[in-house]
Amino acid sequence: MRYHAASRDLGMRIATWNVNSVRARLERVVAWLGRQRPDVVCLQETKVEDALFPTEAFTELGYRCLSYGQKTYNGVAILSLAEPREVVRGFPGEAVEPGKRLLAARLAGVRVVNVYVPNGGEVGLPAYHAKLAWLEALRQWLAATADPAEELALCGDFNVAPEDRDVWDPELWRDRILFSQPEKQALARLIAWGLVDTLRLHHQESGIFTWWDYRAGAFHRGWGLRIDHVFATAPLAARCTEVVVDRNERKGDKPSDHAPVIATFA
DNA sequence: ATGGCTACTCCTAGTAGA
Repeated sequence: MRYHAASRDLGMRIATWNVNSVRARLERVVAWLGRQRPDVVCLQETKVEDALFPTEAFTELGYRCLSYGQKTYNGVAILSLAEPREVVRGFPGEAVEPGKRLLAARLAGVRVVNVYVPNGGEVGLPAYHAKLAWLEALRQWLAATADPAEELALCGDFNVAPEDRDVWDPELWRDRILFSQPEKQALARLIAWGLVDTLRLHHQESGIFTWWDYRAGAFHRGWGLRIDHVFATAPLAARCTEVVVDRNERKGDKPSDHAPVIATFA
């Protein structure tokens, strides 16, 4: 328990953000870090090989950088004010989907697992079945390498909206990619290992979204989905005092199509 | 919202995202 004392005493804010290219988004991410200064930031869709990751822009702000990326597609990174320990790059799920999609580290006593779950394309396609297999592989890997009794955050872009209240038009989206029953069940099985949806600890209403299509003015029409999540084990969730979606980051010049989610732990 | 953006690539067209 003393091992976790630092994070408990100081508190911790953990953010997750699918930036849709860290280099295309660099100015916005740097400005946002300057304003928000979360302790930990999990990035997805960095779309850059590790050697080309813009580390200096973040170290200037005091962040350590971990990158697990590849050219063009996928890629995850963790920015942290604390020194990362026990870094894990990738997991056996890459056997069913070879993209760079999982990066984990222990940060100030909290184990943080950053994931970019495969999109799946369309229901029924091979990519869809790979997505379901990937989620099952993630569940098995968590069960084998972690303990629900430890402080662990599983965050990222899950490409699954858990419930009707997480979708702007659930009847339109019913049984479609991101909202099909098998995807929701795969996510539910993962959560059943021992996780809490931290946003729902504090907010019950419908209409809280983290992604809006670039096309057709979807953001301004409120056509969004909640597919980015901060899940926490019970001991960490017990310290969660607030979770917010920073919708401002979906506005303005050259936004990502996802907004950041920020969870605060006392 | 049957794709009406955006970002990427040995780049000016095709692919993927969600």
